[in-house]
Order: sequence, then structure tokens, then C-alpha cells
Amino acid sequence: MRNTRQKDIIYSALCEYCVHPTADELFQHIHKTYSDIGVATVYRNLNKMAESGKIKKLVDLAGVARYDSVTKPHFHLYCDCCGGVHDIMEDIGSDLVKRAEQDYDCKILSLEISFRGLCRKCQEHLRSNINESAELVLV
Amino acid sequence: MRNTRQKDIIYSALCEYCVHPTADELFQHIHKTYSDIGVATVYRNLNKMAESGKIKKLVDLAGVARYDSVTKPHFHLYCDCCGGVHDIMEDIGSDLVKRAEQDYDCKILSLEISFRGLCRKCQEHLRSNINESAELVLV
DNA sequence: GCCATACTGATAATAGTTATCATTATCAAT
DNA sequence: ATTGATAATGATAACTATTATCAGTATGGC
Repeated sequence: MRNTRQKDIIYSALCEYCVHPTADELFQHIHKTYSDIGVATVYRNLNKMAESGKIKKLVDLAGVARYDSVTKPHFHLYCDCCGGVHDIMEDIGSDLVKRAEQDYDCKILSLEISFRGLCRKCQEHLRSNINESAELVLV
Repeated sequence: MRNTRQKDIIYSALCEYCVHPTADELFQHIHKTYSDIGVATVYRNLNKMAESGKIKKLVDLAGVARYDSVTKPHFHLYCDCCGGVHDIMEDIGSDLVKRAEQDYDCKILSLEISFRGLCRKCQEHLRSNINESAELVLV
């Protein structure tokens, strides 16, 4: 794998995010500053970096790929309100893997835990809105 | 939601599977017997039943939607070898949810645990093949 | 600096899914 | 049973996310 200007730009752009962007979101963001970098290059590099383990690839509830620069084991909260994907750094994996392997006589290589709900920010907004107006309706 | 012949056929077809099929796999299967049922109807009914809670919708590692007639809480093993999605019925959810809600001050509405690895059958095949031939290479 | 070749950008192609719309089936009220 | 409002259907067009193609370009070991 060669080092290219594009790869560096894509990786640093990804690192700016904490709500793990899709390939296209990242492309749009990069395109503002570096209009010479093509979509295919963004997709290609993200997938290559995910394969090599430099970044993580995950699939959101709509089936769209998202990318994460944090590689140490952790899980994700998909916010119903803002659509963002936030990190949950609980340490639980290993027990779970051992139990499932014993109970089902299978080999587990990795696990991904996806929580669905409301992130801290959205919950706060919701709370304050409810205080201001009782007519608020959740979408 | 009205009752239709199509919905019944689609639901019973889904119930036959234990490796949760994609909408298209289900359509292909149904099409053999009921060639008058269209693809759109299969997609539509699966999504409607998932919304109403009659079945579960999940997204596999490739981002493709899969459907599951088992609605009680459980998790999934995505087999790297056969591509199937198998049920893991461990009881762990509630502790995890409480901990994450406390630690991250968020509201969790559901969680999905996805294991990646080898299912029982594939692991058995692998073991017996290794005994027969030492040249076996994992893909 | 040279050269093999991995990488690039533009674009065509693909896969999975959803939207459109005229037609048909369902079901509550008669 | 018949009616009528309308939800559901099937065919297909459209859309979205992603990958493949390919000629041209940049990288890095020599």
C-alpha cells in the first residue's frame, strides 16, 4: 500500500468526526477543500484502510457503511433523533464471546453491539423542550 | 393493515427459514410456487411487518436487509464461511442497557449484538476437512 | 532520474430498495 | 350479498450506495 496525498487527506478528515460519517458525507466534506479528489478514491481508501485495520467499518441501521477512526474495541449508539452514531466504551466483549462459543459450539471472531436510542445531546434538548412546551410531539 | 393472501404467504415462507433470508431470497423462493406475487409486494410486506413488530428486520455485514420471524430478544451470528445468519439466544441485554444509560446519560430503546465467526456446522466441516487434508486453506 | 506498477478520477455499471400509478382486493356499512 | 372507500398489489421506473473499468498519473525502490 503506497502513501498518497489523498489517503492522508481522507484519514485526517475522518479523524475530525465523532459521529461516524458515511463515505459520501466524508467525500462532500473533503470536496469543499480538495475538489480534485474523486468519490471513488474516497470509497476505495476507506475500504482499504478498514481492511488493513487502520480504521473500522460499520453498517448503520439503514444498511449504509460508516467509518470510525477509533480502532480499540467499543460499541455504537445510533441516535433516532439526530441520526448520529456515537461511541460507547463499555468493556463486556470477552465474557459474552466465551459464553456464546460454549453454548453454541461455534467460533466467534468479533462482535459488534449496536444500541438504538437517544444520545445525550438529543435527550437534553428533549428534556428542555418538554419543560418549555407540553405540546411537543416526538417524530 | 388489511389481511391479504400475499402477506400470509410471505410470513409463512419467512417462518420456514432459520438462516434469516434477504427480501430477494424470500422472493425467489416464493416465486417458484406463487409466480403472481411481485418483488415490491415482498419488500413492502416485510417492512410493514417489521414496523408493526410481527417480524424483525436486521442488516447484515454487507448492508443488506434480512428478516427474522423470531421476535423474542436474541442476537445473531454471521458466519464467514456459509454466509448464514444464526440465532444466539443469550440473556444479557438488560444489564448492558442499564450500564450504558448510566455511563453515557443516554436513553437506549433497543440493542442488537452481531457476532462474526463460524457457525457450528461450518466449524465441524472445517475440523473434519483438516483431518483429511493438511493443505486446507481458509478463505 | 528511471521504471514498474499501484493509485487516481471520471464515469459506467451493479445491487438493493423504494416510488409511482393504474388496477384489484378487502372489509365495514348497508 | 352489494356497495363503496381505500389499502394493497404488480409492473416497472427511479433512486441510492457502492463497485468495476480504464486510460492517465504519482510513488518509491533502484
